[in-house]
Amino acid sequence: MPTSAPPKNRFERRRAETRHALVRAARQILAETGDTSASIQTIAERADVGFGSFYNHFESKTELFDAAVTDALEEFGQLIDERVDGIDDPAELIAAGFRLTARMADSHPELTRILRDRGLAYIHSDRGLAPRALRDLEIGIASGRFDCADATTALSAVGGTLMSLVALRIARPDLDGDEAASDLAAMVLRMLGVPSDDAHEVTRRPLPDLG
Amino acid sequence: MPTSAPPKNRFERRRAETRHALVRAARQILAETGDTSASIQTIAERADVGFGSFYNHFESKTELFDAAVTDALEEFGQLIDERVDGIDDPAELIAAGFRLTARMADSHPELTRILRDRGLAYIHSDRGLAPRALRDLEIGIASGRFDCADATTALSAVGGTLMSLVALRIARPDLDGDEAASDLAAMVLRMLGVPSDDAHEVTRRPLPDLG
DNA sequence: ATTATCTATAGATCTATAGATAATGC
DNA sequence: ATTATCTATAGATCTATAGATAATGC
Repeated sequence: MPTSAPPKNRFERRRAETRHALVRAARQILAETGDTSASIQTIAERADVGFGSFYNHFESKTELFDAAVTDALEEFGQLIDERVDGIDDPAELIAAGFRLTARMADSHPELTRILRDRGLAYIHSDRGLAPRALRDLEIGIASGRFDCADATTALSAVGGTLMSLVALRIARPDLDGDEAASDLAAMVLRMLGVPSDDAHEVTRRPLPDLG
Repeated sequence: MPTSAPPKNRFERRRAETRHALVRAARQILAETGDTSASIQTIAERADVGFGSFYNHFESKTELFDAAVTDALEEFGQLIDERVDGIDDPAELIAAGFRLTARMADSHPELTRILRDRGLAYIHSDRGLAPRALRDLEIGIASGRFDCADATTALSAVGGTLMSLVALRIARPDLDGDEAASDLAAMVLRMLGVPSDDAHEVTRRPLPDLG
């Protein structure tokens, strides 16, 4: 499936813009307050969109916030995905994911807060980063790079640790983020059965920048 | 500090009961809906408490829900704590925590959902299970049972993996919970530097029941 | 001519409080 | 006599819609 075909004419583009303005406002509110109690009126104002327009795009506030979370996690997935494109080693892929996610706390604070608050529920989702991580884990297990029984369980462990890294970056911005990310990534690799020395080396390899 | 002195007279007891009924209702709502949008009226009805009474105990809905989350996590901490009382080995303590938490999905489903939705934000809290886990990690690192640099980072990893176990139990009740818990616990121990064989053995030791 | 957006508003719902009622302490 | 609870309600806020306005397609 293509990532939603680009709108043809001005009508469709304007419509898409209005919708996206609402989603963006909802994302901001999620990042700032962590909850969904803002009124539709407030959201529309924040989006600089007429109040009634809301109902042209969403039937309820829940629907809007669902779209906002999906949108944010999709963007997260793409951001990471673009940067790890050339990497083949499953262990290095996991490590790069951790290290890039930690840097996002600085470069994309809004996204980071949404990830912390809502990410756990999407660990086994078929969208975002989860399916790719699962595939990397399966490849690594099959090739013997990783040593663990079940890819689903491994995905839980890897995803949960990633979430905790995100939480740590937000709760303790004073700590060295790069170091914490590499440390955690090395621990995760050891958890997956990669020898300590190897894990340490993989998590210190040079890394592409993140916007 | 004592765990809030038991109320002396009937007045104080009745007051505490009303407050607790509100907290219990808030916990139920958190577990069922995952959000805090229910009206105060609805909450009071659920608690079988007069609407106006709410304001005798809480200034706002936020305050009530904060109390509800704290109450739930405190109960979680105590439940686990009671069961692991005799255990000395830090590795076995961590493993028992994981295995008991997984069983809570069946025995305490409400608590489990709150833990999944709100637990991550409390990973480094000074209440609940976090401070005890941190202490166990420090002891294990000092004694050489664990091999990792920083206890704070380790707490992140352990806590995040525990959260993911909770999420897994809720998302996939069809999987064998005991097995998933032992597997994940073994992976976490390996992450902390415990040799694979050792980790496997520790996570299969007999376990006390959970209510 | 068609379609999305915007403004205005009716009706529902929610919060916070005031005052009456019930329960207990001393 | 004191204190918490309960009922009733005023005022604020929110949702959903109807109808007017503005922008584009063909």
